[in-house]
Amino acid sequence: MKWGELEEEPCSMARTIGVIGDRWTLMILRECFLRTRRFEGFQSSLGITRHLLAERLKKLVRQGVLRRIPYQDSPKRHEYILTQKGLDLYPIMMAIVHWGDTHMVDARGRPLLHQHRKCGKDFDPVMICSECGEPLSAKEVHTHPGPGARRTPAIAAPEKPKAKTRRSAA
Amino acid sequence: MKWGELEEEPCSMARTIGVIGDRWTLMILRECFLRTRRFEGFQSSLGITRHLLAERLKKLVRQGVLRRIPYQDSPKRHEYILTQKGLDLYPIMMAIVHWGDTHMVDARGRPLLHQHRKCGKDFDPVMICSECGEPLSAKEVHTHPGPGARRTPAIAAPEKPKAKTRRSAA
DNA sequence: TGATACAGTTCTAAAAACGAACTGTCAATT
DNA sequence: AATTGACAGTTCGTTTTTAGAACTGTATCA
Repeated sequence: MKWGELEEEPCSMARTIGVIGDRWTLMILRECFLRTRRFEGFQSSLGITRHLLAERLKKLVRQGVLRRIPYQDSPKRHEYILTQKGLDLYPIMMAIVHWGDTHMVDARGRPLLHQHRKCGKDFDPVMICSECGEPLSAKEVHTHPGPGARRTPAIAAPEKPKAKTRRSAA
Repeated sequence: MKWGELEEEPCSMARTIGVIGDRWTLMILRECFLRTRRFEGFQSSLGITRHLLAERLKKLVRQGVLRRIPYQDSPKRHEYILTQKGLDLYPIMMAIVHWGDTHMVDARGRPLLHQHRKCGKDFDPVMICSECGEPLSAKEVHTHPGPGARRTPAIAAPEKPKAKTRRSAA
């Protein structure tokens, strides 16, 4: 499996990772959600090399996650703003931040709080089941192949022909 | 900003990305949630090089995301299972898969469906506010510095002392 | 005139990933 | 007894990516 092919894998996770699954892309996206729009803005707040930044922005535009919009004419200048497809990445970002808040903070506590405008309170994101509204956890979920499946959802998973599981289950 | 330093950034997103923010790590984690536990299992279903796999697994263990547990003695063999910290990554995984299901599927539809054992139905994950229970979207959220903040949540913003770096000096 | 802001591009060195082969233990075959 | 195969890595030479720094080019400001 090469990275260029990731987008075509029959796995929504692999495809998504093909788009946003590298460190800088994720950091760039974080900046987008913090309202950064311009090349210099990304560059100076992230410290990313200009070369990579240009490349990543291009890719994100190609993928329809960002839109490149002119904001002045004289020297042509553009800003990068999230499309709806990009905005839809929000749950991913929030989930990442929340895991960091839970498992990676130092003694000082979380660096950033999130306030929900609607209810006015600082909140944590909670993931629930769309059908019954209960919070989700890995163990309560069973996966099964959907219409776009190929063999396993996975990549290859070669069949073990006989599986004589060594010296047994004790 | 070098990658080794990412974990110390005053930003939960950067820290999390330092742990799980590369393509193979994410794919390995996906396998974990699909119940893969052993080296060969990861290797053959992902097609990752053995070298990288070994490295990533070690890192995940160091970070407390996986635990390495012996399952036989003769030749020492271990399996890798998710710790609670690892299981807590579930919302991230689900968010990623869901975005892929929404924006990256081909005509055949989604490769994998998720059934909630509790209610028995195939579901989508929905992210809500822990305080009021309403679904979240980027625009309804306001961020502000928390106790662990440093200036911006952001990274560094290198000091430009006077910077006559460019085209002159000639 | 000269400096600065902005958005890139180009180039070389360093780091990471790939690919394939190799090591070593043990179980089951031949 | 020797061979094969499963399993879990490690080693090493090659290719690909990234880092880091400088350069290009337009236009405004002082």
